[in-house]
Amino acid sequence: MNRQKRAKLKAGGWTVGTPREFLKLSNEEAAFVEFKVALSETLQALRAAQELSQVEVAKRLRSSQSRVAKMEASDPSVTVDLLVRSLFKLGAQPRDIANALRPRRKVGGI
Amino acid sequence: MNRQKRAKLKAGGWTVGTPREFLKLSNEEAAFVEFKVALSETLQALRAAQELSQVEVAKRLRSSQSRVAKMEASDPSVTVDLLVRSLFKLGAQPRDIANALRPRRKVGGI
DNA sequence: TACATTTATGTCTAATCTGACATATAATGG
DNA sequence: CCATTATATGTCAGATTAGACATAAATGTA
Repeated sequence: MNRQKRAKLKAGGWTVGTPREFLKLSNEEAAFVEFKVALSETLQALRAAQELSQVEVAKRLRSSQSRVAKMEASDPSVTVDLLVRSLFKLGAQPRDIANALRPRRKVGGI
Repeated sequence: MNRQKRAKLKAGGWTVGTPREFLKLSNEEAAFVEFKVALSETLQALRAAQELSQVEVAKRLRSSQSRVAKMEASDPSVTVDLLVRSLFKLGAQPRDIANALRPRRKVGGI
């Protein structure tokens, strides 16, 4: 449960380091988290584009609203498998997913 | 266990349909399987490029040789999470993964 | 404010996955 | 042919996850 708990931590106040530093993630772990977040954001975008509520999406996925909320929040209890399956079920194409995963250029490190 | 078993089935003889037909996969399921296979192949390629045995890779991943074999075989018991984490641990970059997932153009439907 | 709708969070149980082990089946070299 | 090494397959106990439910928090609106 350690990993979940740690990933779930949010700063209760100010911190000086980066999130990656604060959460003590290795490079690979950080890359993996970013990977998941990209998928979550894609799911949100897809839902927004189709103008559906989480309840409606849940119905299409044969899942529950709470799980959809967690998927969009990139909750630690959500796997990449679930995200990818869900994206396909909502009509995403492989290239959409590939595009989403391609790293975005950050301006000024932000 | 049904899904695993079904996906594990191999034709005992000749069949007329496509694998997708034979295994009765929906479009989304087929897309997901292809997605996983692409990752498995990337893992194999990465191992080959580094000229490592499965045992050596297992050591780096803190896993076992049998699991590495299953990852490369895209075994149903292997998740996309495990594949992606492993790729990152072996030094793959996000864009490598995105590239691997981008659908290849098939010639003559093959 | 009150009410409806939507989204977020916490927590269960059944189902699934992971590393490990044993062992089978190639593949390679004397 | 016999070893040795590499890879594949089957199985299991412990760990993790999925859907569901309850409920909180946020958002919208009359």
